[in-house]
Amino acid sequence: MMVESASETIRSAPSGQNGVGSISGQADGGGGGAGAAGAGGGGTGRDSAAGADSNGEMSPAELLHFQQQQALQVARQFLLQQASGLSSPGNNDSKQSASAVQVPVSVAMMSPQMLTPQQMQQILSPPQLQALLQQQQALMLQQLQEYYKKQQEQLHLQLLTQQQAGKQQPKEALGNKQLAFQQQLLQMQQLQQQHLLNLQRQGLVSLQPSQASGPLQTLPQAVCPTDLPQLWKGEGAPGQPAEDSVKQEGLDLTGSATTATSFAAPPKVSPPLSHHTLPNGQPTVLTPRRDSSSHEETPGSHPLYGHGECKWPGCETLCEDLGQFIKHLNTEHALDDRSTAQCRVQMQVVQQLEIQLAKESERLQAMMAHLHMRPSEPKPFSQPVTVSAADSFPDGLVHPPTSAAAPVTPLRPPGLSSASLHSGGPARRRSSDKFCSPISSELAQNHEFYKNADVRPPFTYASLIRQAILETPDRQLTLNEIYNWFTRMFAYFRRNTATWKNAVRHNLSLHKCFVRVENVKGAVWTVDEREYQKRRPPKMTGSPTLVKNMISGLSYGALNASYQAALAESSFPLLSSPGVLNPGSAGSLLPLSHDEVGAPVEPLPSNGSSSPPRLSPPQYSHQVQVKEEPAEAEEDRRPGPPLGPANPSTAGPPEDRDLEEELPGEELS
DNA sequence: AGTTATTTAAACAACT
DNA sequence: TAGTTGTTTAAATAAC
Repeated sequence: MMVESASETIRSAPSGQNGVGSISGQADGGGGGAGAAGAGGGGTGRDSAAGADSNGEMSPAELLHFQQQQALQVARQFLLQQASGLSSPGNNDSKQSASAVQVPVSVAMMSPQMLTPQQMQQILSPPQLQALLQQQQALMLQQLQEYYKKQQEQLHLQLLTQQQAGKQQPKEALGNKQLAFQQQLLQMQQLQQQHLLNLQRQGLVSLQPSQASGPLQTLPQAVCPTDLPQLWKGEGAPGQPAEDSVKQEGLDLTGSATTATSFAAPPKVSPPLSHHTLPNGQPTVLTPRRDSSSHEETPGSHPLYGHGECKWPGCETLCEDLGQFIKHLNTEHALDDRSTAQCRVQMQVVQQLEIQLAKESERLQAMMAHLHMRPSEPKPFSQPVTVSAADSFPDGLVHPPTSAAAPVTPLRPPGLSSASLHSGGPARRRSSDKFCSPISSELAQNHEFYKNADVRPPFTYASLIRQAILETPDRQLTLNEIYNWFTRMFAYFRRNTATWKNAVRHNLSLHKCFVRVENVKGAVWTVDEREYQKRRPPKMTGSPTLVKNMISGLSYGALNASYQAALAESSFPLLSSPGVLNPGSAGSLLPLSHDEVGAPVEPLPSNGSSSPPRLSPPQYSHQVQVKEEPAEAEEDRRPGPPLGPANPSTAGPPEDRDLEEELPGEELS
């Protein structure tokens, strides 16, 4: 609050655009992510909010590129975390810096020529990146787990066969075999580790950017390998005695060799955990905890503990609470052969993923190269910026956690979200508004997503305000309540607080559809549905092109589900909003009845009617009514006053609203 | 190219 | 006086 006001006041001084730009940038920085400041660019852009908006300015290809890059970056990050147990990006404020650090990396990874200023800005938007990371990580985790299981099975089979063989053979032979196997594995792992660590350093360790260049050298061999086991261990048993015993160096390579033996043999391998300090002197041990915890759940939680169960690969043991889990960890996943082996497996998994990542990366490059060569290409993703963008990248990038739609690729934001995301700027594209996405249903479906992801919703302020109002039983909200709704429903509005409130007020005043009703207590805002529908541009729901695009997008496989969902959504009514609107109340607040709604929805080109933005005083009859009843308004809510008072009982209304939105004509007409 | 809808910024007035 | 709420105006954009 304070910040906002401050920023606003500050801005007041300069009226020029330039001034605005820079200033706003500051504001943003203050409010949400420092990085954003990118301001520089002129244009609406302005930063923060701009971040999202900028999307609209990107070409499909650019967007694709950006998104993919982000995905890759996130994936790398994830791999790092998996490998080391460290989670770099923190959700917490304190961690913000960490996330910010990552940004540069991603940027660096992208070829400059491919980036537009807007992209850069977006990339630099910490909140968004953070959100992306979070989501991506969650999804990646799922994938990883699945993959891990497979890998683990394979590995176990191998080990079993070896062991069996070993029974018949002299131990030594077995040892050798295993050793060879392990060594091989280790070699690969080592390489991988180094690579990962390098990445980690680059991205996570802001302190030594320079190291990026020659990380391999800087990294002590021993360190790499050891990290994993140690970390795992460390996590499992935080202050364990084991630490003391350590012999770090042994761990890795040699350790691995020894461990190999250890497989069959008893635990001798108690490695480690020591503080393996990274060259940077980073307290890896500590960081991992905080970070991991942050990215997974609440601070107090454990990275390997989530949803009441142990997330140790292949474990899934249910634990009542953290304490129990810790016990479980210490007992079941102590530093022993099995755990060590599992760590190795995990490393292998990571490696596999890394390889896959490389492939995907390559593919991306090819795609980008192709697209950049001829951006105009309608083929791949039909021209539609929106759709194309959406499908183009693995939406995996940012997907709402909630949506579980797509089985294949966990990721995917619901159709809408995808739309929103890609559109990026969201609001700016009313497309969202008109085009197939009924806000209510979208919100319902992606509620959690928007709530947690710092992604700007693809809805216009007007539609959001309306939604906020309609979601209440009374269908009326005070300005402050509207603010609260925004912040409650959208993470984006929690962070980018500087300007949107002004926008909300502006919209309330600007659009005739928002009617201010005087109350004893103050004033509340209601929605004049008729007006709202009037101003709405014709929907494109049925647009063949749109459908076409979407379909084309489907080909991308991963997205299928989401798109289908989106399509489905657009085609039938959802009852998304839990809102408790009652018809009665609706009546009171929204003078228009269903009929009204139904008809107008589509039409109204906006000719004259809407154009005159503002008739201040006298409004239309119904509006007037509303306005005139200051006291009534209040009463309306509860009791059920004259007009159409509300009877909360009826649950239909909200739905009506939704329906109206979604299917303009159908329901009523 | 012109229009419309949105968003953002900002100035101001009226209240609290 | 400072902050909030509302109104307006203006500029920049994107979509039509």
